Order: sequence, then structure tokens, then C-alpha cells
Amino acid sequence: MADTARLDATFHALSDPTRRAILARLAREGDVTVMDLAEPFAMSQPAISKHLKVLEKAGLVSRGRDAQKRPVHLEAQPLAEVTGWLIEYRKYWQAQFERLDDLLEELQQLEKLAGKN
Amino acid sequence: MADTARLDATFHALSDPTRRAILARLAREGDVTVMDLAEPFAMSQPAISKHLKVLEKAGLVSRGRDAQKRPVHLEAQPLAEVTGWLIEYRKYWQAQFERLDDLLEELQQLEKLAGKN
DNA sequence: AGTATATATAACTGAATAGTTTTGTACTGG
DNA sequence: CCAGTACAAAACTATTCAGTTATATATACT
Repeated sequence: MADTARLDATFHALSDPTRRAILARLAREGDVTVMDLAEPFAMSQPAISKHLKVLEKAGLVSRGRDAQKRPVHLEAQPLAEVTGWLIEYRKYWQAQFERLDDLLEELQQLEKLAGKN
Repeated sequence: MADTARLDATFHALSDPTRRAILARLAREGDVTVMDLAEPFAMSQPAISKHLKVLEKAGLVSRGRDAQKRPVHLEAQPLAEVTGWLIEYRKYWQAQFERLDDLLEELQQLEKLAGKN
């Protein structure tokens, strides 16, 4: 996929709150089945399957196989790419980025506390 | 605007290559008029105006006034917010994030070289 | 074999998107 | 005041989106 098309797909996938919630859950809990993912939402199972397809097309998740289950697995690389895209421009936007500075600093702190791992 | 709606709008705005190109240009060149923005694209002026409206709704740009021109100005804060959203999850995704690590390291370097400003 | 479970696919609907062309509006400068 | 410039708004079209319900497929269980 062309670089720009990958960014299109990733940003589009992230533009929906249901899909962001799915990613967040996968980040917290690891692989989750479709039924389990659907449960907290006021939405049918096929709707969730469709969201998963969008996420999969963006490369944000992959699917496993466990009997009749198809566990959903988070793939972080596209997120790294879009984060990269955003940070790339930071040199130009620098002045307006105090809030990001705070976040980055917090991140550095966390890493220091966690030890170089 | 609700936090989630702001993220929706920002990610959606970023999901189109024309809009990303507009932002990139504003980052490089500062404020630009609509005509100047439209020039490199094989697209009508109203199409660009629509894209600008999307960007404006997401708070990513604001508009000035200079005679009959309405110069477009980059507003970086929503970008900081989405970057924050992405980085937030980094603790969980860490292992898969070598590429982001590189970018962050490069960023640190740039800041060191530029001096604490 | 027959039923239950987990998920996918199909067919449909309504709303939103991205583009077009045409027209309107606001300001400028002779 | 009038022509030109810069832009916005309206009206239209085709495509995509997000959801639905109903049905099909795949695997497991008895």
C-alpha cells in the first residue's frame, strides 16, 4: 500500500470512537474475541465485525484462530507511523506544543521509573 | 465539543491526503491564501474551501482577513491532542514501537542541538 | 447426524463525503 | 460606480459509511 494510502486508512480507522475503544481494550487486555469486544457496545455483532474489518484494512489488528473464535490482536506499527507523521511536523509547530511537551516529559518519567527495558 | 468528538473530527480531518498536504504546507510556509493553497491541486477552488471547512471544524486551522483574502492559519493544539492520545497507549504497545523510538530519539537530538528554547 | 456457538457475508437504508458547476458576496482599485 | 479578485454558498451527483436484519459458514459438543 502506498504510504499515503496507509496513513489515510489509519487516520480513518482512528476517527471512530467505537474503533478507538476497541483498540484501547486490546491494549489493556490483549487478544479478545469478537463477542467479548461487542458486549459493552449498544451495537450488533455484525457492526463490530465491520469495524474490525476497517481496523484490519489499516493493519491495526490481525486475527487469530481458536476453534470457532477469531481472536483480535493489536498491531501497533501503523500507530507508530501516524505518530511519526505527527511528530515529524512538530519542529514547525513547536511553539504551540506545550501540551505535547508535557506528555513527552511524563513519558520520559515513566520510562525512567520503569528502568531501561 | 466533547473530548471524543474532538478526536473524531481531528482524526477524520487527517484521513485525507489533500488535507494533510494543506497542513504540511501551512507548517512549512506559514499563513497561505485559499488560491495559493488550491494551486498545486487538480481540484476546484470550492473543493479546497470545503477541505478548509473540515480542518476548521476540527480546530486545525483558523482564518484571518486581509482585504478580500482569508489567509489560512495553522492551529496545532488538536494535533497535540491526538499525538497525546497515541502516545498514551505507547506504554502498552512499547515492544512494537522501535520505529517510534527512533523518531523520539531523533526529536530529542534535535532539541539538544537547538538548545533549550 | 444434529444442535449450539462464534463469526462472516449479504442485502438493505439513511446519512455523510468528496467532488462538480453555478451563483452570490465582499472587498479593491481605477 | 464598475470591473476584477478572492472566496463562500447552493444545488447536484456519485461514492462511502455505519448501522440494521437475516442468512450462511465453520467449528465444537453430544
